[in-house]
Amino acid sequence: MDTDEQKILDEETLFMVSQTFKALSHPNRIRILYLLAHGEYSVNEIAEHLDLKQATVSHQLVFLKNLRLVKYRRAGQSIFYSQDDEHVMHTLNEMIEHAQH
Amino acid sequence: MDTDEQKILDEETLFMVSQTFKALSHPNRIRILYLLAHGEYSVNEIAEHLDLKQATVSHQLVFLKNLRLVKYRRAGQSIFYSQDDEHVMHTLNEMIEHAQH
DNA sequence: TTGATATATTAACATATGTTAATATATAGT
DNA sequence: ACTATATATTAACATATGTTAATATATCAA
Repeated sequence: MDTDEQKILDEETLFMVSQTFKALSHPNRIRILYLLAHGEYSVNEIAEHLDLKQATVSHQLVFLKNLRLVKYRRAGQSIFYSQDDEHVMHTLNEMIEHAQH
Repeated sequence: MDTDEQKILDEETLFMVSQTFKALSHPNRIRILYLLAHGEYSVNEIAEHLDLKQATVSHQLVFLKNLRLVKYRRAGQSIFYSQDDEHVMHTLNEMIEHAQH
């Protein structure tokens, strides 16, 4: 959209946008991200807080990691995850607000 | 989030938010919405513009209609669709911008 | 090095999703 | 009423997605 009004989206943009929204399109991923919005949590802590299996959380974190929506750091045996995309977190929070009104 | 900070989302909110993002999570729905952001189009026009089958467009429009993201009006044999959720369209446009930078 | 704990990976499975052809329904013109 | 055109619906199918148990890998403590 630099010079003239574009109505056709290129494949790359389309893919990135759809993937990002896909990350936000499942209750468990939303819950994980919403939790991480409030701080850093290990995989087990996430699983406990949200009452999910360890493997389920781990799989969803792979998804979120690939899109760079979360980052992590190892501390001993644990790995602590936290959010890593301000814009997407903002988008999520806005949609939550919107849904609640 | 009225009185104190909530970290747990209720099921209803979770469902509405995830469904809304799901609407935005597939390339063809994104293309349909992005087209409708620029005006009113009949089902056949949408199919032609985006090179999709009539049935494909019709099915995706059901999805978008159920979430009230689009509205429609009949004019003779044709039915013209247009956007019906400013907030969601704004969210989509912002994510497109974000993806392109 | 062995045992305990945390996380990731693999494979299997059930369910959800997206597309399509075929058909039904609705509207308009004659 | 008949024909043509536009849209919706149905059923079938292929593919994608999400969860789980089992297992592998990594780290730590003794």
